Amino acid sequence: MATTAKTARKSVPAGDVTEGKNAGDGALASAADRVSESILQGIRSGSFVPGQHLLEPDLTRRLGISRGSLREALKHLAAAGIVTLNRFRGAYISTLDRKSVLDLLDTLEPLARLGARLAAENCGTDAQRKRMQVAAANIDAATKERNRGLYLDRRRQFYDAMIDIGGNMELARAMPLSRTDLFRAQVETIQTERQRMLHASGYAKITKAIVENDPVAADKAVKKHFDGTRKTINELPPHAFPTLEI
Amino acid sequence: MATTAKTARKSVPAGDVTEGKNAGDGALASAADRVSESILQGIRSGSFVPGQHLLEPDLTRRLGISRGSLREALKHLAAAGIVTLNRFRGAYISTLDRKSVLDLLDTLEPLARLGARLAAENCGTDAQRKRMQVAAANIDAATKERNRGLYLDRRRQFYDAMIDIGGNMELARAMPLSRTDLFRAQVETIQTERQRMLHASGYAKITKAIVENDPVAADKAVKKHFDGTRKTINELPPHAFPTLEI
DNA sequence: CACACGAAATCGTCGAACGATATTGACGGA
DNA sequence: TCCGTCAATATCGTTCGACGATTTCGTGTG
Repeated sequence: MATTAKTARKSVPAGDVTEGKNAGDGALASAADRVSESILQGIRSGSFVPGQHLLEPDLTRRLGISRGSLREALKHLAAAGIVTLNRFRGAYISTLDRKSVLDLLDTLEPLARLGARLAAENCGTDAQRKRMQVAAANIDAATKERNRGLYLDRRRQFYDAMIDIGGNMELARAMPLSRTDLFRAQVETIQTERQRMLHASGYAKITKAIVENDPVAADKAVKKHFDGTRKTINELPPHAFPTLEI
Repeated sequence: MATTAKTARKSVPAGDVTEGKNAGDGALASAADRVSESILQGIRSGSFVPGQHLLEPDLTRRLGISRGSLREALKHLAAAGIVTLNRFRGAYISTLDRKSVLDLLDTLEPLARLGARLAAENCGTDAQRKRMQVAAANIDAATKERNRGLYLDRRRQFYDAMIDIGGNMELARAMPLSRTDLFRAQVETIQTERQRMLHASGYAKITKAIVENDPVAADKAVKKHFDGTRKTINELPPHAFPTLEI
């Protein structure tokens, strides 16, 4: 229906469709959406670091969009907790202290467990099983490559696959995955190799339970995964969590 | 000046930091936030019904804000699933079918249980206990009054109190409470008196467990509350869930 | 060296404009 | 009469320029 996209002039109002867009009503990508995704991608890849000041004139120039669209995107990201807006002082990439990270884990865990249970119940076709296994293998490969941006992308794809297969779209909307990307970006550079590997192995266990249609095991695997993450967070040195002055 | 009140463009840019966005209504928030809250309030009170078409020119006139701010708010509400944006066709108040409602309940339940557990663990002062009891009593009163708008407002205040006391602010961000308001608005007019009363009594049980610092009982009370809600949803006639054409 | 003052930078909001698309209604032909 | 085609209208998505408000910072003065 909305797949016309015959006109491809320059600077047209968002004439392209986004198929794999996460969390949404399957709408088209507006300029603001593209900006949001660009900033999120920048956080995952490391070109934006927590605490960084985002200047409107700079971003509008680099992204080639108007200030209105940029502000729309920043507003959206602020609502998601990715950036912090300070009145008349600008937008900053949010920083998470240890308590916020642990709170975030507490919040994300029950949702992830629900998602894993649903995926385990609904993983019926070979295509679905394949998708989960590929997603898990991709995470593993990115971990071994020590490519943080790639790892965060694929971790996101893993959750997307799980939620897709589970079939509960409300879950996709509620899961604070972008905010999790933020804290992953903060800690990924600091945790030890062993912690990194241990964490990555968790996805394989979750995947195994899902493709075997074992919701109880999937739930348990996610729980263990989060317990391990909490342990890692508690073991991190204080300097992993910048004190947010201001 | 007989044309419009354009001279009133005093551009009142709030006066405080906007990090606490659920700081109530008030004119302290940004223009877009005020519009969002106004639309949400309209949904709760019934002046906006699911499926209703939102015209930009009409809203800008009625709310006295610019089109840019309105669009910002609509974008925000669309991200939260409250309104649906159709390219070149406008914004509509979202409608939820039965599956979406059940999915939403599945998603909300573990978060609400977490919130109740945390509140039960952290409810230490008399002020906190008082706040929970007042919130529960207010819900009860609104239910007995058969005032839907008031009920939805106070239900929201109940959850806010619970989350506040629990002390996990990530939870506040993740809980799809506004979307729940949407389905409550859809359902509240149709369910039977018995269902309504039964539902309201659940808040009292949750409150009791919280003030008695019994996390296990609080978790259990929320679970029962949601089980009852699911039962109600499944008993509703099909016409409670509009087929979303367009 | 401390403090006041003004310029620069930045943000929040508004209004107008242009292009693009969906909807609608009129018109003509089979 | 019915149906397809085409133009007019309504509405949306985006951009640009402008103004007021506020913070920040450099500079001059005591």
